[in-house]
Amino acid sequence: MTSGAQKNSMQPPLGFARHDHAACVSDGLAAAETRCADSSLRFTPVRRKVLEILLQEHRALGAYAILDRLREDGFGSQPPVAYRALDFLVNHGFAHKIERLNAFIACAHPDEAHAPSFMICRMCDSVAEAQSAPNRSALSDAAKATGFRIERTVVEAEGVCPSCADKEDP
Amino acid sequence: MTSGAQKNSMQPPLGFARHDHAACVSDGLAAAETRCADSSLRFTPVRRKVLEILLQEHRALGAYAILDRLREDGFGSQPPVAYRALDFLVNHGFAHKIERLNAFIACAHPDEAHAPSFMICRMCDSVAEAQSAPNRSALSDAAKATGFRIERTVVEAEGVCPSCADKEDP
DNA sequence: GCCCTCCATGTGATTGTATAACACTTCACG
DNA sequence: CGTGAAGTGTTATACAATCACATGGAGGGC
Repeated sequence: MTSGAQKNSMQPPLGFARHDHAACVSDGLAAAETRCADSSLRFTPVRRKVLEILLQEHRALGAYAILDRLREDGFGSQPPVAYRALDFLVNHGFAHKIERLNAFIACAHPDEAHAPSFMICRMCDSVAEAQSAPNRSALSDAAKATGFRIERTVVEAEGVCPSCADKEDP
Repeated sequence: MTSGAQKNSMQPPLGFARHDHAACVSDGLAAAETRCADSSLRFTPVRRKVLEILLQEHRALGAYAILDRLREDGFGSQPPVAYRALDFLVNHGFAHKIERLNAFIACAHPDEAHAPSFMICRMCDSVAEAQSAPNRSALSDAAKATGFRIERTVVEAEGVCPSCADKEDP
């Protein structure tokens, strides 16, 4: 695999809804730039480039797909280069890791603090991010009961996105 | 890594609470046996052995740790052998995959149909399974709004289990 | 300004996770 | 029986993640 294409290379690479995509990239980069300046974080070229790639693609990308793009743009092409940039972006909330896919996606709400949850289409691998309400759920009750201290919760729903549902059932 | 040990080889390999462990194994195997017979599924030696391993260990095991055990018992020792058995067990609800750890664990409630959620200790990697209430959450609202059809939801909470919390804060 | 330290990047090597592809066997069933 | 579907075994390879070490630049203390 030389390009970042996965099984969904022919699919619309969007969230689920159409939107003005060009703005995503510039807005996302601008937001990151601003917040890094405010928090004295270093928004270096590699980090910027990786975020740009994620914003452009607008779906979950594996680390090696990202790495291919970095190579094309003259950055280092060894895994740690990508992983370090991704660690930075994830730790500071500019991107998220999709555990189900072992892949990464740009955050859709770069500013607001949030505990995201995701909807992943099993047909085209597109991903949409939803704000996850603070969970007063069976889980937090169980945690309280057993004495487990929850620090972070991953919520990933797998299913079929609207556009793939149309295709399979015409 | 030749044994199945991960970084938690010295930890109590239990859920979080003490319990009569011997019963887990036999009960789990019996339940699987029964349900496979009822549903005309083939509970073959490899599948049985993998479930037995998971029940014995009673914590999340990586596919290659399982593979090591299979080899010791004279089964095929190539990755697909383990992955196929695990696919079977996961698809039919006898085991679950912990996405956060890329590992597998025997189901704690082999009979009841359920949408499980997990609590994962980041210090000792022990895992407890909780029954997750049918989610009337922000997520299902978002799904309804965008037309996404949810088929399965992964919920994994990361944090610190009671016994590790004791250790870090004496 | 100069040095020093910290942080980030680049690189090679290695380990862990997962699947593709193909050959062979076994089982259910007509 | 004979046939087809499902299961198993094996080779090879792709993808994910980390370790260890070398280099280089940005900033802070002096």
